[in-house]
Amino acid sequence: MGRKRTYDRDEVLQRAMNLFWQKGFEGAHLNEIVEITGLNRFSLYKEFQGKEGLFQEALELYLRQSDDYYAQTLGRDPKGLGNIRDYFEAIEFSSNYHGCFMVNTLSEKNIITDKAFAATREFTMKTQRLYLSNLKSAQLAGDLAPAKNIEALAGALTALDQGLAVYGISNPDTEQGRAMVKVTLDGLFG
Amino acid sequence: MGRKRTYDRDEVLQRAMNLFWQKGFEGAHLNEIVEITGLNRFSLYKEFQGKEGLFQEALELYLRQSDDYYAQTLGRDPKGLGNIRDYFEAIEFSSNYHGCFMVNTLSEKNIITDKAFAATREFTMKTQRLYLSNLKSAQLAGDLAPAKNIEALAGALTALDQGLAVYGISNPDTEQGRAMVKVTLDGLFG
DNA sequence: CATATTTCAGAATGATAAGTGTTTAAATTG
DNA sequence: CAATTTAAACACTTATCATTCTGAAATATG
Repeated sequence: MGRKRTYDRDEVLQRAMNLFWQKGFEGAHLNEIVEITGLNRFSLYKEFQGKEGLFQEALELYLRQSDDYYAQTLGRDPKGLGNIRDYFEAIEFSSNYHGCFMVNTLSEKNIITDKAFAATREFTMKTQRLYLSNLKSAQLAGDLAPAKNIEALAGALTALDQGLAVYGISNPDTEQGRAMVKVTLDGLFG
Repeated sequence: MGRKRTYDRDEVLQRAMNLFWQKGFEGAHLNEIVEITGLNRFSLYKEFQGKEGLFQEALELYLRQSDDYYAQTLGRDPKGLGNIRDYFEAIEFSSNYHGCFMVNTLSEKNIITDKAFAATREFTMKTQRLYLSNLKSAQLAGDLAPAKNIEALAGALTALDQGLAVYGISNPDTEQGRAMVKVTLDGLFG
């Protein structure tokens, strides 16, 4: 009963996510959100309880999608260095690249809610564990020296990933990025 | 002639810089800027032509100070790997660490002026050249294999630096950071 | 078809933002 | 000390923000 909704919740979240990604939490104004999502204000508050709620769900959507993306390479069996190489070699920048939504959100640490910040922390730790499990397998398989500190390596890979996301904003040169990845991974794994 | 100003321009910029650093351009509101700098609105507009002008100068101050800081280690003679190790080993995080102002500004790419964005680009390139000159000397001195792609290495070091700045926000563990730095530099230089 | 229910569209609201003006205070100079 | 200049203090304006409300439109149900 009642009038049918004309919006698709997932579509709205996807569009909101892209806007927050580009503009940040403070920078994305409700007027623009309404315009881009096509969602009217009434429904926005009914569905997401306001801007903060919408941001939280948009961030969570981004993290879910990133999760899937990471799993495509780093989650493959058999685990090992090949997965890590595949992940980093797939990174591409475009001229309008504006970073990683999660990393951008970290920069707004003092603006966003504790809940949103916690979500970014958890996600970072999760990806770091993914690197670690691949490194562990590599060490068992004899592809990585047993003396290597794989916890530190996993952290270094996480920092590399986040560093590339930032570096790419001011220098979106995919070829340069590839060369940086190659020299780093060769070093870390050699 | 005329009344003496009660504010110190440098002090005002320093305080404004810290606020923009914590809150970003959008997140730092003029009320708070006025409160924290002690500068009244009238003088703020007379001196800096508004929020954007103040942000630009605050960013430039940060970049100048960072320049000096980088030069303390990476600018020392003789140039070489030791300088690079010294720079990265000095990195420390604290519990209220909120990243690098320049990196945070990159996340606001679509919010800030072109001029501010250009300043971050130039600064990143400048530090990258600093790494490069140290790597070049190391290669000449025989401390680094001649086959190493030092342009890529310099990029990798820049990404490591920026990556640590982001990583440290969600995980401000200095010991973990040190281990990450060690494993990365050992790899890159070995 | 009538009624209840839900959504839509956008105006209204209240808070707060950035930016401006006006008055008062302090300092310089002749 | 009078005239002039500069800055401080803060009220004011205008714009824009997030949020709420209202009435019309659409749909389900009896």
